[in-house]
Amino acid sequence: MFNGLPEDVLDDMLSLFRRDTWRRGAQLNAEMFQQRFYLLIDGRVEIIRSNPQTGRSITLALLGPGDGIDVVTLLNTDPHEIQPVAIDDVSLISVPIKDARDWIDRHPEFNRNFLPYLGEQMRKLEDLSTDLALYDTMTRLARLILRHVMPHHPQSSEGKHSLKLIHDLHDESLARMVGSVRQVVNRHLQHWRKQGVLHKQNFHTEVRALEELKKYADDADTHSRDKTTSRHAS
Amino acid sequence: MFNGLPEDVLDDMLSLFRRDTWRRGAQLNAEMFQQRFYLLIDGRVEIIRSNPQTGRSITLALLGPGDGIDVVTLLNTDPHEIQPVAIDDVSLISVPIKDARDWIDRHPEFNRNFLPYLGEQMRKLEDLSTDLALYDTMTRLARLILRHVMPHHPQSSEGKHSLKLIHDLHDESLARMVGSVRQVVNRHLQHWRKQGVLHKQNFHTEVRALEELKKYADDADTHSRDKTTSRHAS
DNA sequence: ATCTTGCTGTCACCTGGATGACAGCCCGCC
DNA sequence: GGCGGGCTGTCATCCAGGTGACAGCAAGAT
Repeated sequence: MFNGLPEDVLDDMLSLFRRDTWRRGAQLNAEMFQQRFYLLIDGRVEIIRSNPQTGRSITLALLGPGDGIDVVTLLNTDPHEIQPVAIDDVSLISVPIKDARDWIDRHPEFNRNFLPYLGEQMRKLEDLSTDLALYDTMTRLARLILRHVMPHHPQSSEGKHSLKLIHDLHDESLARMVGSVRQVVNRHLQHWRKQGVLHKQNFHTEVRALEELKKYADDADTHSRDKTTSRHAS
Repeated sequence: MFNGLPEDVLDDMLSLFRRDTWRRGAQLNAEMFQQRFYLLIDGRVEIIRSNPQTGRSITLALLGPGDGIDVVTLLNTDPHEIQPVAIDDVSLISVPIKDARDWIDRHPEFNRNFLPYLGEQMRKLEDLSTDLALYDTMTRLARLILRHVMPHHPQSSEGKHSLKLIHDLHDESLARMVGSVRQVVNRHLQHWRKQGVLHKQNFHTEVRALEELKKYADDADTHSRDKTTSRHAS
C-alpha cells in the first residue's frame, strides 16, 4: 500500500503512528475504528458481521500484513458496523482517523497506491456477493481455496500448493468465509481429502490436485453425479 | 459526485466528455468499460453477474442518475467481469478511461467527492454480502425495499411511502437484487399486499405500512409464526 | 378482432444445507 | 495421571426455497 512513496513522505506519516498489539482471539468493538485507523503489520484479522438472532456470522474480509483495518472509515464519516477479530497475536500501527484523512489530503501522490488498493477490496466484495448468490456451498468453498493458493514454485514441491492466509483455519472460520456452517464445510473438506485433492498435516492444509479442485470450482452441476458418494460415503 | 467543484475544473473535465444513449433493455458487453468511463445522466442501469451453467443472475448494483458505471475500472487496470443492462432508455456521458484517470490525478480536490462515493459503494456491497449470507429471502426483500423508501413528506400523503429506483421493477429484477428467483419474490410481495403493507397500482409500488415492513426486515424468526398462512393462504 | 409477447399468480415436487446432537481426539493444565 | 475445553467427524431430521409448469391477463402489434 505504501510502495514507491518518497522517503520523506513516509517519514512524515510514520511519525504520526503509534504501535499496538492485540492478543489472539481478541474481539475489537466497532467504535474504536471511528477514532483511529489501524494498519496491520503482522498476524491476521477477520472482519465479521453477524445476525444477532441466529448467531450466524459472515466474514467480509480476511486481512493480512499490509492491509488496513476498515479502510472504509477513511472515506467517509458514517458509522460502520463491523466486528474485527484477531486470528493470531497481531501487531499493528495506528493513527487518529482525522490525521490519516488529512495526510491523504495533503499527499495526492498516495492515490497511486490507495485507489488500486480500494479497487482490489471492492472486487473481493463483489466476488463474495456473487459466490453467495449464484453458487452452492461446495463450489464456493473450492473457489475460496483456489483464491488462496500461492503462486507455485514449479521445480520444488511437485504438485503441492500451499495456501496463503487460510492454511491453518479451523472449519468454523472457513464456514464463515463461505457463508455456511461448520458441518457442511467439514463434509466437503473430508470428501476432498479422501479424493486426495487436499491434504492436512498438523494444522496445515495444502492442495494436492489443483486441476481436480478447479473442476469443483467451475460449477455446481458438474459434481452432481457423485452426490450419492459424497454424503453417505461408506 | 461533482458537487462543489470549482467552475473551471468542471469545464476542463466536461470538455473531454461525449454524449451517449442506450436503449431500454440494451445489454452492454464488458469490454467497452475497459475503454471508456460512463457517467449516468438519466435512467437506470443494473450491474449484473451471472452463473453461466444455471443461468441465474445477481444484481451487484442498481445505478441511477449521477452514478458512475463501473467505477472500479478507474481504480486499477485489471479486467472486471460485469454485464450492465439498461433498465430504461438511458442517457450518459463518457470519456476514455485513461483521460478520466489522468484527470483524477491532476485534480486531487476531486478526492473530496470521489472517496466518499467509493465508501458508499463499498458499504452497499458489504450489505449485499451480509444479507445474502445471514438472512432468509423474505427478510432480504423487506430490507431491500426499506433501503429504497424515500425520505417521507410528513404532512402530505399520510402513511404512503414512495420508493426510489425500484418502484416499478418487475419481480424478476427484484429477485436478482435479493439473490433469489421470481416465484419466491412474488410469494412474499403477494403476502405483503394482502396484509396491506404494500400497494401496487399500474406498475407503481408503494409502502403503506412502514413499521409493519420493518418487523419483517428485523429478522427471520420473527415471522416464523405466520409461516403456515403465508404459503397456502386460502 | 385476434395473435403474440411478457408479466403475474399459483402449485407440486424435490433437495441442499441448516440444526442439534453426540462420540472421539488432541493438548495443555492442575 | 486424569480432567476439561476446543476441534473434528458423523448422523438423522427438517424445511426454505429452487425448479418446472401452467393458467390468467394486459398491451401492443398486425
